[in-house]
Amino acid sequence: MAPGCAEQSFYMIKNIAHIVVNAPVEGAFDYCVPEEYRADIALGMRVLVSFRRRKCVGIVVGFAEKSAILKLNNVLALLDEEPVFPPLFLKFAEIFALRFGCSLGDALTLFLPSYLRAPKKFAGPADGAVKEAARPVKKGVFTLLFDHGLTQRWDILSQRIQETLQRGEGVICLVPDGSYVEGVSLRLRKISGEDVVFLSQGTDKEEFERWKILWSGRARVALGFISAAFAPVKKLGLLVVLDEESASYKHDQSPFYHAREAVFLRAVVEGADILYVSSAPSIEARKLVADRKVVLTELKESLSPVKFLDLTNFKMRKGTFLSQPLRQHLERVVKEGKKACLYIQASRGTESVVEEIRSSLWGARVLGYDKASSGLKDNFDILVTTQAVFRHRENLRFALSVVLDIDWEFHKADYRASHGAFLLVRYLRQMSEECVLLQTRNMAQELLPLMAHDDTSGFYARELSSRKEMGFPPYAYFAAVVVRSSDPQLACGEAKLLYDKLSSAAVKGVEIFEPQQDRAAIVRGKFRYCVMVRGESLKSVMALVKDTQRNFRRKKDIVLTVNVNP
DNA sequence: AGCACGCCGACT
DNA sequence: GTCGGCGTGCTC
Repeated sequence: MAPGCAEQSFYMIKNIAHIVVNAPVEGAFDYCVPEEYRADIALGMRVLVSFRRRKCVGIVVGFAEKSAILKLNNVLALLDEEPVFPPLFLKFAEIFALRFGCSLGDALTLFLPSYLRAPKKFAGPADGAVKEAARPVKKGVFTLLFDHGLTQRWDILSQRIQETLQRGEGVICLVPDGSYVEGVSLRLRKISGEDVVFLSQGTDKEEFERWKILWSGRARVALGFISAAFAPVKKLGLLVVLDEESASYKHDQSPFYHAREAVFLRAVVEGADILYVSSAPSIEARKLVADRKVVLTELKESLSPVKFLDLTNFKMRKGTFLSQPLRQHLERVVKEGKKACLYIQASRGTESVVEEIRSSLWGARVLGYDKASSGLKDNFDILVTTQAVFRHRENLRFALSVVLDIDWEFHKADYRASHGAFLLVRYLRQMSEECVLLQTRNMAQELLPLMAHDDTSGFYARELSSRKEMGFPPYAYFAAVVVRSSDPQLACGEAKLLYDKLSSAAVKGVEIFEPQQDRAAIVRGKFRYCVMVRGESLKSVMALVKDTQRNFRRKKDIVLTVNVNP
């Protein structure tokens, strides 16, 4: 039943194959293996089968001599000359599916490059392919590398990567987004002296060609985004997750996995090491440290100081934001021919802020830079910017950075708001040579001094206990069920209906929250209402949500989307 | 997931 | 009678 050892399958009687397909159904289906295929069919191989009268790709996960099912379909064709999945990947898929509440077939399909999800033939090893010998699975070393500046991480990374390659093992490096690719790719190339395969790019065919290079063992250093957690690197020795705290590591569709966890599961199965690298580790990663699943290595380095601009007693003219002390700071920096960064929340928009500074500081070159901006040149004195500035975190430096409204960061209706503020301040400190100024009207905010005094352990201890107390992740699981429609009344009504359904189906340990407008209440003319489900175990949350989703019939102008751990 | 099946109320 | 919306269950 369960995927067995590779050598076992040679002696197995392969009359019947247990096959999983890309459908949200538990369990494998039995198919009859025609005589002509019995010598070649193997575990982890893709085959063509007929499933509910349609031809689709199936993956062989076991064999049997006979089946309890009377009427069996035949395996229609073998799609791979050699199994796409090594035995360890089958094991990985099993625990992945269990952890993220998807079927084994869904997991295995997810692991494939999109080209091979269609019933395309796969020739198997090209010339020069390396045959992977079975090797004992050791216990990997899992490390959270918590660096303060950005300068030392590559020393450690370089050493660990070289050690891994010298042992004859492969490396996968995950990065959050495209802004990392060029720099990291160059560094990996230099460190390894080998070809680096960047997976997440190009057409399905191109992606498949690069995937094949790793699969066949012709290269052993892989680079990619979240899905690189499934890169077919042979003899995997090390998984690197750069800036582990990034939200991009969360998959926003089913299966709702997180790269941090996917990597963890894979490393356990394959006996690989992990290096989570971060300057502002997620609370989840710190919990892994607290639970002794991951070892913390802290690279202390002095960061530029944090100062506060207390606006408590300032009254600003309506519609303006530039306080007198802030004006003076900016003026000084410009006069000295240095650069300043003014961080604003993206929702405010850079334009009006740029205008006000321009009219207030004569002759200063003020530039707006946000998500939509492309290319950043050096031609400014003051950069008015948002999250988008962190695309340049490694290269761009300011004398002074200012957070226009740090209070706003804390007041966001999101349990991760404090971590977001912490991260923001740390990133800006890395980019600023003299200091980071935080404007606040709330000096009583307890987390501010922790940030200023570099009490990172204090911050994490506080956050962990507060999340535990409030029943927030990683101590509980959330699912957001979002109803969207172009008619606000309809969306609201359906959300109420959904709430009633969820409530009536709720079990012990699961809590349903009254429908509310989604945080993004209107997107592209669609009104969104959200029902939150909270549970002590992921399993209970998933079960309830899946059930409801199935029972929620499609209506016109109503779209239901689910996000687990949003 | 997608689709067939079957149940029940509405209506030419 | 039969049309159609909707819950249920199955797919080897």
